[in-house]
Amino acid sequence: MSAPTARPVRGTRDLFGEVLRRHRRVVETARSLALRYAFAEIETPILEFTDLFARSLGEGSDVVSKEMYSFTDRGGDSITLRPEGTAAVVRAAMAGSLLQLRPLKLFYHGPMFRYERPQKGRLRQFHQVGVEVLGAAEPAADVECILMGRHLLEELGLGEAVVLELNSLGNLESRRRYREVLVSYLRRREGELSPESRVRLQRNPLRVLDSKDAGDRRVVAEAPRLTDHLDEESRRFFEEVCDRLDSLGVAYRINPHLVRGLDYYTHTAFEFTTDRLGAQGAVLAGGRYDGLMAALGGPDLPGIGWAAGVERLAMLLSEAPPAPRPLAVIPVGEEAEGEAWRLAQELRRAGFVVDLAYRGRAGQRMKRADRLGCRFALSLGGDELARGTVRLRDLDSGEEREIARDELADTLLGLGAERR
RNA sequence: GCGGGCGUAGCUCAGCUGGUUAGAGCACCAGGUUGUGGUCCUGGGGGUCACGGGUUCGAAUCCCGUCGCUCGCCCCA
Repeated sequence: MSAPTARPVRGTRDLFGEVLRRHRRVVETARSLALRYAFAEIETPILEFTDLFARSLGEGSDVVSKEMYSFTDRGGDSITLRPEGTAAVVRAAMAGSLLQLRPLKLFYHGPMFRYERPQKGRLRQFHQVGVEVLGAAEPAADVECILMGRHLLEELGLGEAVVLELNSLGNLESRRRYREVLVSYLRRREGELSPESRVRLQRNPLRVLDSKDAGDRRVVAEAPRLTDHLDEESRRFFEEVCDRLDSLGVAYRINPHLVRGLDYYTHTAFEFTTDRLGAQGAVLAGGRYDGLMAALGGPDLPGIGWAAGVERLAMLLSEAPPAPRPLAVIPVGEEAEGEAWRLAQELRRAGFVVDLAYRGRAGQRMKRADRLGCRFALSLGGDELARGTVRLRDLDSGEEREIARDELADTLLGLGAERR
């Protein structure tokens, strides 16, 4: 158990059984929803050049400076296991001819990697589902993204478990101006800030706004407000997002301290949070990033999107999807073995879920069927072979009856036997 | 990177003011029942008590270190 080869890498885990089914439920629900919103699915490689993330997330960000799984490959390139999805999706859109049709609406899912201390709802290999809308400058795109996020959480039965927080960072110009005002204010009161926030002041001043430190909060409470520094365009943009959400009946709370630290984030920032996951409150979060594509050397096109943590959502599901309940085919005696296999194949071709044990007496196989959670057992021995029938046993009720082979499939369908 | 809690069977745990061969329940395997599961009965396999060191006549038990898990800080989904 403690031998290194018998245990998974810290912060990773094997997905199986109930945990995997919860995981699948989240991903499948998100995919099906994205398709309903006419988003196209994209899968990008897990490996990217390190430079992609250094440029998109910023050299000074925690993720880039200390959380990436980076290595030099045999050809001498610096490669990184992706820590998030947006940069890769934007890169892919730029690299292909995807951006001819705008706006481009994309859905993705997959594993992400960050070298952090594992915690409840936080793993080193974790999974995200996400969407990006590229090439749309209209507030309508922000609204559709938020609507989709809300819709996904509702489909997962989590509508009551989350609240939506919303803010606007304004356009690039407003944001830059506000940043200067904020920095000069914080500098004056630097002595009152926590050591962490003094570091933030250098690297990422906006992040001081959402510090949890009590002393920081006092300073922040009197800080100049971002909303007071939005220019006319930015204000109108935010108003339109809010108005449309209101008219669609989407509840939200404006949180002026909800920020994104990176330079290319603009306008809308939002987060769906829960109080049911301990320290990890954010389950689905995103925002507008009008400066990103240009920062990556592509055309200067706007973008907006969100990502959701699959593990976090999976943990919040009130119940796990049930495992399939197979049919057990049970030969009685050696002479029925061949016919049992033919029957099993016939049923599998018809779509039924069928288990056939490799060995054991009828009783042992019946026990296996029970342990596997089978709903029905189909047994056949010399008598049934002679009559062209099988014995159909309902393992929940214990009732057993004899059915003609040519009526079997219809009977099973009528009883609701599971098909895949 | 920093701090707290916890490591005894596959799982959940008892044993821990040091004292014969380390236990229970569940799970697993076999038999009772060689044409039928669940219940019941009988038997069985499973443990370097996380690892290393120390104290002691004697350590699962006390002390130290290491590793692992977990929760929080930071950061984020």
